[in-house]
Amino acid sequence: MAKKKSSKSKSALLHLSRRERQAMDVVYELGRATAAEVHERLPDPPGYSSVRSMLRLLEDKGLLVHEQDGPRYVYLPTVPRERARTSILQHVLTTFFDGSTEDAVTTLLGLEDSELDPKAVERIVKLIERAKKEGR
Amino acid sequence: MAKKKSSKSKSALLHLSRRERQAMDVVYELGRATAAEVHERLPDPPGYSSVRSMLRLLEDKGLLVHEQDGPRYVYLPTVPRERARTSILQHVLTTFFDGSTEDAVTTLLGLEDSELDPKAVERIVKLIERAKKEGR
DNA sequence: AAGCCCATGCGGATATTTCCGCAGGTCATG
DNA sequence: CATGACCTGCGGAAATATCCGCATGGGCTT
Repeated sequence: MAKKKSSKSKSALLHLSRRERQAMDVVYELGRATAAEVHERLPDPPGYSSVRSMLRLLEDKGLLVHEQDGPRYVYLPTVPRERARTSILQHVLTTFFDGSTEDAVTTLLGLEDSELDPKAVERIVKLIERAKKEGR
Repeated sequence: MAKKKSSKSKSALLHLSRRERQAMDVVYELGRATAAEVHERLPDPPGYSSVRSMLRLLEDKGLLVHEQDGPRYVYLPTVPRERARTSILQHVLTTFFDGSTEDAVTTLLGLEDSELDPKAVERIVKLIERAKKEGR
């Protein structure tokens, strides 16, 4: 039965099933979430019980932990959001953009609700200039 | 037992099971792929038969189509890569970056194998300047 | 302090996914 | 034109994921 690989540690998010992924998405979006909150935002939501079961399961798998907040549980991701970010972007980059950062940025800037205030633009430009100098 | 929702039309990629997603990733990365190619690149790969079954299944679900290339099938995504790109980035943006394009771009630029030659940098800067003027 | 409301844990039925082997076809080659 | 190499389609077994109901317990209100 030695099937369990420690490859879980890598980017476990990519090994998740549909529902699990959806649940994790909610938790990541909110930062921290109760069963009720997850239930509310789950697409085509199952029963409340089901959601709680899944959260407990995700905790078993080591992707979530819970804190006791008064009478209820609040779940948090074990993998910090920032790490999840890079991991996922990395994956999207190679899978859908052939590793072309330029294309990815372009697409990103073209998105509907892409909000960019002038100050942000400044910062990004600076960032790029710097990347440029560093010979990236 | 009327469980089937027509919500498939939305962003079907997000509704896929683990294996299906992995398979789609391969096809998207290659642009077009045979069963053998998918099989080669599938993580922790199952038997060859299994892969073929899955591809046929994905075709049933309408995510792939095949062309006959000599003696074998070549599978292609029905949803154009470009559309899949925006759809996924959109999702990642709201889920992991609170919709902050700036943060997303920043992370993108910080990735390891982020390749940016000078010309690309120029184009991106221009792109951003333009976005700036358009009042984004 | 009794009752109500809401939360948790658990066990297991159902549905879906995942996997594979077998039974043909097709094509190039000797 | 027989043979081997490779490919497809199909049916169904085994593994997982999904879902839910029921039993239970704590805190808050009245």
